[in-house]
Amino acid sequence: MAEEIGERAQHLLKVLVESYIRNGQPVGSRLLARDSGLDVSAATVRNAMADLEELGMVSSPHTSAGRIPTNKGYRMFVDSLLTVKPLTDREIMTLNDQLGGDGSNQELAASVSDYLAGMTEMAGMVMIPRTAKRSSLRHIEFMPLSDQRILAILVINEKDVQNTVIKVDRQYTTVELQQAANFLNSELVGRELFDVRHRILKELRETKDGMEQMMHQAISMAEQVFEQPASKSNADDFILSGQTRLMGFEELSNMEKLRGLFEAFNEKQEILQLLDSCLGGDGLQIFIGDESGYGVLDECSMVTSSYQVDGEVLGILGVIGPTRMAYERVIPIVDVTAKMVSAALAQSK
Amino acid sequence: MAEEIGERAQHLLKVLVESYIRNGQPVGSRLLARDSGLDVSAATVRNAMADLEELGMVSSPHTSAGRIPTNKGYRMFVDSLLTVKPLTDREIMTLNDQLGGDGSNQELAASVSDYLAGMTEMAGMVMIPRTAKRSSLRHIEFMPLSDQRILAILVINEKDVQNTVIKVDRQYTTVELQQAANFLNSELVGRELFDVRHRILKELRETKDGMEQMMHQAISMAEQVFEQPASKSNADDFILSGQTRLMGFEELSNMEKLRGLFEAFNEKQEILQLLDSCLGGDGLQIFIGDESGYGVLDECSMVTSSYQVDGEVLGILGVIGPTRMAYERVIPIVDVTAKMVSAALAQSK
DNA sequence: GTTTAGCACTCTACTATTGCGAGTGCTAAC
DNA sequence: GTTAGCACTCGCAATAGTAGAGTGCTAAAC
Repeated sequence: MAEEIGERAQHLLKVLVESYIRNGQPVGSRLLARDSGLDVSAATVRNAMADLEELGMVSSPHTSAGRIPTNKGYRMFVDSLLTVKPLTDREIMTLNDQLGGDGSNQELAASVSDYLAGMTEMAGMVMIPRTAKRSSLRHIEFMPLSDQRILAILVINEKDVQNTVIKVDRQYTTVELQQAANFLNSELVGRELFDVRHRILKELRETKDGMEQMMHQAISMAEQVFEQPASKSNADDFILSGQTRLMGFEELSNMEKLRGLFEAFNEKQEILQLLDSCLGGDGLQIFIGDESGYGVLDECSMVTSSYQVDGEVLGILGVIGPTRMAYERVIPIVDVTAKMVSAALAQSK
Repeated sequence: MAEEIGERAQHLLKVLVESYIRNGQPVGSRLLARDSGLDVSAATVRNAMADLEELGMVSSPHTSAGRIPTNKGYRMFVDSLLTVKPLTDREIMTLNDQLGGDGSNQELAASVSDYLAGMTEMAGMVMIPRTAKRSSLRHIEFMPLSDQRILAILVINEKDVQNTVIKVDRQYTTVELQQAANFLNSELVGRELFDVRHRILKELRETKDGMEQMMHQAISMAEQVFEQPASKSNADDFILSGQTRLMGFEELSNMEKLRGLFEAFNEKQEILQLLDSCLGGDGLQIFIGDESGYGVLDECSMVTSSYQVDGEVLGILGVIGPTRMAYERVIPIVDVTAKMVSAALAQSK
């Protein structure tokens, strides 16, 4: 079980995976012996294959087909055998162009997602977690709607706007709301959303005893606004593009599975959870096949990376594609993209 | 060509289409003779089929399969042969529950789309055209962003909010923006967007000679805000749900076509154009197969209806599914839904 | 003239059957 | 430890045969 894998076996595994990724065909011993560059016979390769199979690195679809990598085999491949293929200057420039705009974070995310999808010819995704710490409040504003509903408008981070409808106990006049907003602005503008949510409002409330009625009410409103895990804003912070490209891969031609996958994309919920779990481990992460624990990603792999400013993780981006993907190309693409998004964000701060 | 179709042939066509919709199998003469209820032999039916085939109403996949309806056959079926199956009270109540909420139009549309998708087990869609006349402006507000960019917030129709970023020639202070907003609010609040866009701003500008500099600038800003056919707000007014259900239909199991269809869903552009063209003809409309002129809808039909208040068309809703769909059920669903949405909107006005 | 029965014909879908090629695992020799 | 040789297995493609469904046509019946 815990046996070591010989150097030659490792090399053979590497060549096998590369060949399989390229051609999508099970790799036989003869071909592998020739392509490996080693001066060994097919029979020797067969022995090595038998060992690798015992270790669960490869398997044969049937008796007389060659071997294909298992998920474990892919894992070993990406962990220690892979030689990545750096991006060309041209490719990096294209990315730079995409990042140039001065749109909102939403637009930036959409553009990055497109880039990832385009470069890898798979599906690209970008997540901007709602809990991002670097978001600071720039302005808050209330507007009366009909009945006892109030529209709250948050401007966050120079660029992003978020609307929330809250319900209150009575009707308020425009002037009252103006006062409430003034009060909240004076207390909250410039603060980070995370702090507002978790600390500041509580502090305010605790010192409320000596406060006017109005301020008290203002705090109640703010609590409603910031507490909402509003499904809407939740949905907006995950951008996926190029999903349809996944329909082109034979390994995903099973309609049942494909449908499950697309439903997961629509729900977003599961995928978001998975990405959330990436927020901790910084840098590049790879989920191969069902490693993620989500059945719908059975035949898929995800390559993700966090992007960050000043060492603080702001979000996750990456791609989804078939397990049999060109990792040596996809990995640097995701990696460089994450780094450049980080840089772009740091600059526009 | 312009030959009349005999009564019996019509009846046979009706039974044939119904049978094919139910079973998805080509219908042979023997079966058709039995199911038609007529007291005729299979041979007679065969003669009638030969006539219908000549008229382009049916065709056979191959020599020894039965007949299936052509698009023209479906067209005749839905136009003059169909007997619709009214909704049960229970089904109507479900719809009523969905409409009960007091959310924004976006939320209402999403919920209606879900309902349509759920009831028909196909894809549901709801369009709220940007040009809807009944939208009246409730409030406008400016907020300075970095550089020379300004965030404009429009509150429309009690419920909906729209954000637009505009660029201006210099930096403005919060106070200046407040003044501009005040001016615009006094002039524009309560007006319909359509009027604002097409008339009022022009009138204001024409009488501007005697105006302050500030008002002049305010009008310029407003023009930017209202003129934008902003791709973003454009995308938001079309809601589609249950697309993945379409993957379950055999007639759409061709991956190429399916992919094309889903790409069209993502682009939205083509579909929106098509729906736009429904805005004119009021009431229920049906596109069968490629009648729409859009290749991606080849094997699909769309059943749509406009919804309206006080005789004014506000938008389009409907479903998309395979050409072989249960029209007698789908049509009343779409029809009733449109009527009830109309009623709900009239009520919440 | 319309309707019907009869019949030869066509085409698909299903089921063996076969042969080929690829690749394996094992054994024995190097 | 490595290699060559060899029997064996399996999938795949081609072929052929069969059964079933349904047609078109013709000639007779109404």
